[in-house]
Amino acid sequence: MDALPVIDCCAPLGAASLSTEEAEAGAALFAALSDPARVRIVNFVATSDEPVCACHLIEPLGLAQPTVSHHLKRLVDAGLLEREQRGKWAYFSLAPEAGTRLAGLVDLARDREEALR
Amino acid sequence: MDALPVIDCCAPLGAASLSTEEAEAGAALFAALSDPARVRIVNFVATSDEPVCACHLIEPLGLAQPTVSHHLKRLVDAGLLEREQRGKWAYFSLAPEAGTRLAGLVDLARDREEALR
DNA sequence: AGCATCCATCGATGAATGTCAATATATCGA
DNA sequence: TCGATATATTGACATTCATCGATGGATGCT
Repeated sequence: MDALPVIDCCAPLGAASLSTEEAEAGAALFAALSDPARVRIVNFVATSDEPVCACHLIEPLGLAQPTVSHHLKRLVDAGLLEREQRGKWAYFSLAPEAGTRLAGLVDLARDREEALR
Repeated sequence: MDALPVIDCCAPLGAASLSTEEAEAGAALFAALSDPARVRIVNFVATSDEPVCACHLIEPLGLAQPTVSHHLKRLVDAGLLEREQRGKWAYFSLAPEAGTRLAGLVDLARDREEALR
């Protein structure tokens, strides 16, 4: 299948690379935040002292109730938010490891920047 | 359109919230990393001491050349990668502010975690 | 000039996704 | 038990997107 026989444009890259699983896991986490509505939801929850009721997200987001529910489910599935049922209402809070996991991903890129400094 | 007249399930959220533009900008940055191929590209570039030739990304990613070119364009458009033409070849490196911008977004969520500690 | 190589762009296609109306499920109060 | 409210689920639709083959533009070598 036409494997490149000769490499003549630059030195080989270092061997350090993410596994397929790591890349997919990272991409999934980023994908959970790839929508403005979900970014705002996480911001709401992150800046609130207490868990946030879903009913308080509909109006500020300007989206229909099923759409908000859909976004909340995606964030919970991604492990960024935790859901807690209080009677009729659903409350959401930041998952304990949310910030740590995101920071870990971002640090991959930041290491180089520090080395250049 | 049936505005909720009474709020009776929990206290109002704090006023601190992202603007629409900030949320969209953040989501766009996360969307640029919402694909495993792009995560691996950034990892390649971030772990390399020198700019990376596009020709060295095709084989490890296992994708066709136009597909790799497409992902590289998305990363450049997002401001995460910088493109440099060297004769026939295109070299890519991490944009100077890439790590800082990502860290800034993630810090929004991390602040709360530190406060709880 | 002619040719090979590297890369971007175009066009097409299938999959994923955001959105909402309608409906279902669950809880609470009367 | 009945009705009202909060949320999730379903179904449909339009849009975005990842992917690749084919093609074009640019560079370098002979």
